[in-house]
Amino acid sequence: MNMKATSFDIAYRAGVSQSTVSRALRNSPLVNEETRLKVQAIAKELNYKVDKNARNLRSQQSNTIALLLFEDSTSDDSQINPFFLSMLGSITRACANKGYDLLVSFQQMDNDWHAEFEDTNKADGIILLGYGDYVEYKKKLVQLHEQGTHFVRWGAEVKDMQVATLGCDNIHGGMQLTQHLMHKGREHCAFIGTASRHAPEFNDRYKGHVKALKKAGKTVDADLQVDALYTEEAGYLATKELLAQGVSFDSLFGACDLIAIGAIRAIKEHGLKIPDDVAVVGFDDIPMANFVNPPLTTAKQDTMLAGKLLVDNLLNLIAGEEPKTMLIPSQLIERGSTNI
Amino acid sequence: MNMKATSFDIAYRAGVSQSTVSRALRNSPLVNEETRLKVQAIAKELNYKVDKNARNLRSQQSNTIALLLFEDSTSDDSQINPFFLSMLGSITRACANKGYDLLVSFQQMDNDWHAEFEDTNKADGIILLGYGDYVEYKKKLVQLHEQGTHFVRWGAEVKDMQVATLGCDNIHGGMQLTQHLMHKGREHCAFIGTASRHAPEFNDRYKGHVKALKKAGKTVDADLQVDALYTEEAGYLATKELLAQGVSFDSLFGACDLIAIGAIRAIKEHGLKIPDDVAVVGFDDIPMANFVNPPLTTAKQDTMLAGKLLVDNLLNLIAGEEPKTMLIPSQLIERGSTNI
DNA sequence: CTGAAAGCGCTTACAG
DNA sequence: CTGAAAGCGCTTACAG
Repeated sequence: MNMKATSFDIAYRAGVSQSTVSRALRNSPLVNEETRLKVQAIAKELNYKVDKNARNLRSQQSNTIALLLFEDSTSDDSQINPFFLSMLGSITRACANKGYDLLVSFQQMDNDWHAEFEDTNKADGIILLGYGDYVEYKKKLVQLHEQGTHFVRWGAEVKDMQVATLGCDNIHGGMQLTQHLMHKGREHCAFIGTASRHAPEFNDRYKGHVKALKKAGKTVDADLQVDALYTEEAGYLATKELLAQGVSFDSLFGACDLIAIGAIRAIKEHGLKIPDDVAVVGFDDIPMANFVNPPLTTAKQDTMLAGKLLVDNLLNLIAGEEPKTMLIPSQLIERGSTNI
Repeated sequence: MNMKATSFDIAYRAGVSQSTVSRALRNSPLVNEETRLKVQAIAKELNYKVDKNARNLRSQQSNTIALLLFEDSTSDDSQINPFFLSMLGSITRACANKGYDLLVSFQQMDNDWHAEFEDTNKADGIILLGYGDYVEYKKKLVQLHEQGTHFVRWGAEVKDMQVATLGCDNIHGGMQLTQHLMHKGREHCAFIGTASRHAPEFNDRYKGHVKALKKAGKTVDADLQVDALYTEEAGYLATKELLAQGVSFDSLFGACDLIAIGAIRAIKEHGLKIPDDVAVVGFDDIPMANFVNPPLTTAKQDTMLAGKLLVDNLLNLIAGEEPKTMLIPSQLIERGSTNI
């Protein structure tokens, strides 16, 4: 390998100034067509590539977005919720479409966030993704906000704060699922998922669930709600506990697919049939949902759209627009876990 | 927001030169302890962050690794093989542990790769991950190699080329799975997976399969091998075709879990029982494997280890060591799809 | 242990 | 349309 070519090398060969090279390569209208073509030809020949560090340093922007994917340290260390993985895929694509690079970083919720990408001029803005302790989380949001960092987040709305948030319409989605269960003639629906501060999304889904019950004139039975974090194991254990208590129910709402999948395992182990004895629904529509037995009825979140909107929103924010908050509707996907 | 602080601001307040600030912040032994502490305190107070563009431009390295995740355009546009997603997770973690940032980029195999991260000084090296057309792929490898790019790849070995490759011991894994099936008394094993140029990994697994058969003194029946790409749908269709042809088999080896899961669907639809009529094995141990019905026996690839080794290898390569090629053993995970 | 100075490779007013 | 020059914010020989 010989040395990397610089714009000066090109300038020398083209017999023009380095400034002109810079302009020609950026397709500036200020430069003569002929000159431009000559310069570009030489650049290609020398396999010249702009040094991004130099460009970014000079122009004070990076054309890069950072994605912070955070998790509770409660989750085991190798598995990321497939839903977020799917979001990651769509965000990567959306960035590529806009000509932005994506810096990905996993963070433990309880650590100091390594969120200096923007401070550090490595990124123009940040996308936040993940579940985790809400109180801890909010502290960090406030901090980011005070530093003037450009960021958008995925999730439930944060109260008392003006942050650009994109999320699924969890309340409506929860309502829809519970109505679906009632429509199938189910009377007693268990809800597995934390109402704690760890996943506000789950809480919204629960609200939707309650709303549907009330709307139908049913009473809400507190015994039927059991806390659980966002893992298959948590769903399994919570459901097992519920079954052990002898509470009776003919349907179960897992606050996310992973929980629902764990619930299915517990229900089957207990000797009950799905959907005959217990109909089950989840939330997210992760790839697995279609492959469990029986396939899981769920509320699909449109990750492709979500990724695109997150990126669009962030770029708008960077461009100086007001932070926008939006809800994306979920879509009911009926499968075997609720269809006799 | 007031202006971002620079090292000059700190120098001014600390009453030292900017050079000393730079040294102090990098914990250079050249600087007096007292001075260092003072400088660091002021830096913290001003919420100072090193400008990475300036640092990288000056020091000519980026402390960033780029991950190129490529796919055939044949696969549908939203789904990435969960196995690669899992690799992505472990690579991110491994990078973080080494203090490197990770730039992620999805690429269509047939496009010109946007692999200029290193040329462009945005990354010190590149990790390649994915399935795809081998011929196309090799062309690009040669190109990267000629450009002197530092990269390591995940996959089967590439012939006639000295590239740092890390992969699963697919031949041994394939052998192990087939031996497991024979051990369970299965006589006629179908193999679903392309022997074409699209996934050399699959070909190695097939080789292992054949090796096991030969070792046991069995004949290899060409009718029992059907090509399929690496999707659930492809596995489903290939198995359906095999069943339609009336070829008889009592076991089936899917070249990856996704294929095996598709095969399970086809077999069930055909009215056969798993594992009673047909025992099924896959490869990878993606999260789904444990949730299909029945749970899938498979060869687990250790993605945590793989991610760590890929990153370690790349950093060694960047540091000037020789490219190393290694195989990671897979581990047989027995589940219901082969256990009566 | 510290400082003055050069320079990484660009972009972009400024002047023509 | 083009060029000379300044400067983005650092790191690091060099000299003391």
